[in-house]
Amino acid sequence: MTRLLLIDDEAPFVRALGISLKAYGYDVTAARTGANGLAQAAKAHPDIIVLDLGLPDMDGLDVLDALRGWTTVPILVLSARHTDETKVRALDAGADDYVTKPFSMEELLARIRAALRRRPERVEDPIVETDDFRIDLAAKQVTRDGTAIRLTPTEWNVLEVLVRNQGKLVSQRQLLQEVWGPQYETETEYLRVYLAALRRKLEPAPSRPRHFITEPGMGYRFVP
Amino acid sequence: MTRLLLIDDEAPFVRALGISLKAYGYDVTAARTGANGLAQAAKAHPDIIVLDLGLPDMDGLDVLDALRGWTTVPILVLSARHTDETKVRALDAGADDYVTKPFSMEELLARIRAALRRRPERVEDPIVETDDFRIDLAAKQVTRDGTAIRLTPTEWNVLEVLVRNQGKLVSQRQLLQEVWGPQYETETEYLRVYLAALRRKLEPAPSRPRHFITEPGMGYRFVP
DNA sequence: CGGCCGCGTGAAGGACTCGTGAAGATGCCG
DNA sequence: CGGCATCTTCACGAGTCCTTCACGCGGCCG
Repeated sequence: MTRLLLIDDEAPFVRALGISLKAYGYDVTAARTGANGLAQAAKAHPDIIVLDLGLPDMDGLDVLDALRGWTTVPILVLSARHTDETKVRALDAGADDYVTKPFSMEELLARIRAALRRRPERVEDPIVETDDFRIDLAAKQVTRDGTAIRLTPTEWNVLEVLVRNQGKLVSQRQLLQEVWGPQYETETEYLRVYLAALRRKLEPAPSRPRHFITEPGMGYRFVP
Repeated sequence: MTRLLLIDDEAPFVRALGISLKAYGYDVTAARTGANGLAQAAKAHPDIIVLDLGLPDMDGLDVLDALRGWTTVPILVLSARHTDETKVRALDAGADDYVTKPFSMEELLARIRAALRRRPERVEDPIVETDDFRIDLAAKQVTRDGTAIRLTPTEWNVLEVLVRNQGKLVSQRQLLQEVWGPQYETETEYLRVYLAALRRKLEPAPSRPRHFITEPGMGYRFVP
C-alpha cells in the first residue's frame, strides 16, 4: 500500500482529504505541525508527502529544506499563497509539484498519481543468496541451512539497506539516516552494536566477516 | 546543454518562450503541429517536452499518448483549458505537469527545472579503468587483478578528486582544499604522503608512476 | 659548481575508530 | 504488575589512520 504523509494544520481539510485518499487506497498519516511532520517522515518513510506551506510552527519552505536534506521522496506542496515568487522558491527548493488552493480533489489525486508514477521502479531481485545464507527481501526472512533465523526489526532494517546496496559502500551517515532517521546521523555506536549482531547471527566466523565488511572510517559493505 | 522541444502553434507565444528559454541555456526546438512534434521528438530525443494541448492538426492528448508509447521523457503540458477533467486526463495519460494559461514565465521555468531535476540520475559511467586497476566511484572500491584494494578514507578522497578530473591537472591548492578543507591550503606535505600511499597501493612500479603524475610546482594529474 | 627547494619515502607517536560483552532503559504482552 | 524481547548506553582492549618528522634524491638557479 502506498504510504502518504499529509502535513497540514487545518483540521477539516485534513479530515476531508484523508477520507478521500484512504478511499483511493492510500495509507494516510497526518501531521499538524512542521516539527511533527519531519519526525513522522523520518520514522515512517512515506512514499509521498503532501505539504501545506501554511503551518503554525515553522515556515513551510524550511520544512521542505529539512526534508530535502536527506530524502528524495516526492513532495507535493499545497498553498493558499499563489505569488510566483513562492511557487518558484518552493519548486527550486525541491518540491515536485505545487498546487494552489482552492483545487479540486480530482486534480490533486491526479497530481499525486503523476508524482508516484515517476518513482523509479524497484525491480530488484528480492532474493539474495550467499554461500552461507539466503535473504528474501519480500518475505523479510533470512534462512541458513534451511532454518529461519530470527532478526529483530532494527537488525532487519540495517540488513535491508546493506543488501539493497550490495557491493556498494554504504556510509555510516546513510545507514544511520535510513534506519534511525536524520537526527541520528552521528550515533555510530548503534552501527557497531547492530553490525556485531548481524555478524553473530549470519557470518560463519563472526570475528572474520566475509559478507559484512567494515571499511574503517567510511562505512560498511555487503558482499554476497 | 539541455534540449527542449516546444510543441505549440501560436507563433508569438513560441517566439517569446523560445527567447526566454534560450536565455536560460536551453537548446530549444519548436514544432507547430502535433505530427511535426512527434517527428521531432523521435529524431532529436529531447531532454524535456513542453506540449500545448491546443494544436491545429491533432488533439493534444493524442500527441501525449503517442509520445508515451515509446518514451519516458518529462512532458510538461500547457493549456488554456482548465477543466479538471482535461487536467486529470492529461496527467493520467503520462504528463509530468500541467500548467494553465496564463502563467508567468518564472513559474514555467521553475516547473521545467523541477521536472528536469527528477530525471533519473545520470547513469554516467562511474567506473574508470586503467591497464593496472579499476576504480568504481559509486561503490567506492578499487580492484586490481580482481581483488579489492583497501584504501583509507583520506586516500580515497584524494583519489576521487584526481579521478573526477582525469587527464586534467589538479593544483595542490585545489586538492588540499577539496580533501582537507580551506584552512589546509598550504600543507603540501600531506599530498606527498598520500600520493606516495596511492602509488604504493596502485602503481605497478611506484617509483615510476604511470597514472599519478607529479607536475612539479603545480600539482598532480591522473591519467588512465 | 654548490646551495636550495620541492618531492618521495619510511617510520613513529598519538588520536581516533571498531568490536565486544554486558548492564541499564524502554516498551509490549499477558 | 511482572516477564520478555528489544533498544540504548557504557567501558575497554585492539587495531587503524592521521599527522609529523627526518632523510635522501634530483633539478634549478645563481
